[in-house]
Amino acid sequence: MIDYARPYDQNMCDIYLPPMPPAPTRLDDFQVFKKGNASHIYGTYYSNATYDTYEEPGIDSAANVYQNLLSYREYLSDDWKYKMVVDWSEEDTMSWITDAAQCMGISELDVPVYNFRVSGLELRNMKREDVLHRMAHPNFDLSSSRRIADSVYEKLQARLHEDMQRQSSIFRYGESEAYHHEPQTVLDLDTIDHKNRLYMSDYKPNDSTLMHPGCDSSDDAEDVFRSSETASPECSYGSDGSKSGDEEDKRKMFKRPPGRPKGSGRKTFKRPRSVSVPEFLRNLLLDPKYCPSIIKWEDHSLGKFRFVKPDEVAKLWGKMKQNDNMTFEKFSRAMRYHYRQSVLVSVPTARLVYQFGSKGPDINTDNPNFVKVKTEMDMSDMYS
DNA sequence: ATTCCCTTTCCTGTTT
DNA sequence: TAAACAGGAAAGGGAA
Repeated sequence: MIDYARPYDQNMCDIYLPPMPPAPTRLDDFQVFKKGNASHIYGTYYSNATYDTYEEPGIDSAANVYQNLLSYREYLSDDWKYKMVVDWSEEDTMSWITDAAQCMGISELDVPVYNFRVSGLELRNMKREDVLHRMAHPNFDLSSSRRIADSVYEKLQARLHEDMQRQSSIFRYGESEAYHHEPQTVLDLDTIDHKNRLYMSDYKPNDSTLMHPGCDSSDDAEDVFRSSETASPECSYGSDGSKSGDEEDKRKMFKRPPGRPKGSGRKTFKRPRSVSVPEFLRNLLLDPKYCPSIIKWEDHSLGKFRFVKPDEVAKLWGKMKQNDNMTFEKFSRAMRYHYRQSVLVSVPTARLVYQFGSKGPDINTDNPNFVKVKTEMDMSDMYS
C-alpha cells in the first residue's frame, strides 16, 4: 500500500518556543483553508481581475513545478530554528514558511513556498506588501492570501524581535552562539534531519550539472557493449530524445538487450523521496495550473481521467525527475505497473483515458476540473 | 547484505 | 500508417 497520506504531527510546530509571547494568530480566520474546505473558492481565478494585480514573482518554472508537485515536507530542514533570521539560507526560509503555514493549519501544498526562496536577509527586509505579493496563490482569493500573508508577516516580526533580544544577550553576557541551547550531538549525523540537510544542500533542481550528467557516468568497465552503446542515454540521444542517423545505424547493427542500461541512474546527487506516478497524476488533477489544460477528469466520481496533452505530462514528470529523456511511452509503462495493485486500472477502448483503482490515492475534491462558479458569499468575502 | 517495490529503458506484438 | 496500448525483461535505486 502506498503511503499517500501522512499524518500531520502538531508537535512539529512546538519544537521552537520563542521566549516572547507569540504574535496573535487568528486560527479561526484560517479554518477556510483546511483541506476539504478550500475548493469552493476555486474556479474563477483566471478571470479574477483583482487577483491579477498581484503578479507572481518571476521564478523558475521547472523548480516551481518540482516544488508544487512534491511532498517536500519530508526533506525540510529545521536548521532555521538554530540560526538568526539574517543567517538563513534560501532553504531555511522555505522551511520556516512551511512550518509557519502548518502552525496556522494550512497545508504546505497550499502555500507558494517557492516564492519565498530568498535569503534571511532579504526576508528580514520585506514589507507587509512584499509578503502579500509573494503569497499570491491560485487556490486562494486576494482577501484570503492577505490574511495568510498578514499572519506570516506577524510571525516574522516576532521572530526578528526574538533575534534582537538574543543578540543583545550575546553582547551583554558574551555568549558565543545565539541558538546554542539546542542539543547538537555526534548522533545527529545519522538522523533524518542530517539527511534532510544533505538533500537541501546537495539537491538543486535547477543545477545544470544535474540536468546534464556527464557521459562517463557508467563505472561498469566489464559491460563494454552497454558503456559504449547504451550506457548513457544522454550520450546516444539528442536532448529531445530523437536519434541521429549514426545512432540509428548502430542500433541496427547492435541489438540492445532489454533492461535499464548500467550507469543511467543519476547518482551524483541525493534525491528526496518523490511522489509516485499515481500520486503525481492526482496532484496534477487537483491543481488548476495543470487541470484541465493538460490533464482533466473524465468522470471524477469514478476516478476516471484523460490526458489532454500526454507529452506535456510526461515532460513534467521528467522535469521532476531530472530526466530530459522521459516520454509518454515510458511514463505510461510506469503507469501500467500500477494495474497489478489496483492503484490504477485500464479503461479499454478509450484512448488516453485511465482510472484510479480501489487502492489509488485520495482524489477528493468538490470541484473537479475547477469549473465551480463562485457563490455570492465568496464574492462578498472578496470585497470585505 | 538482502529483499521488495517503484521506476526506467527497450522491446515485441496488438489494437484503434 | 501512426499512435496508443499491453506487458516481458532487465537493471537502477531507495527503503525496510
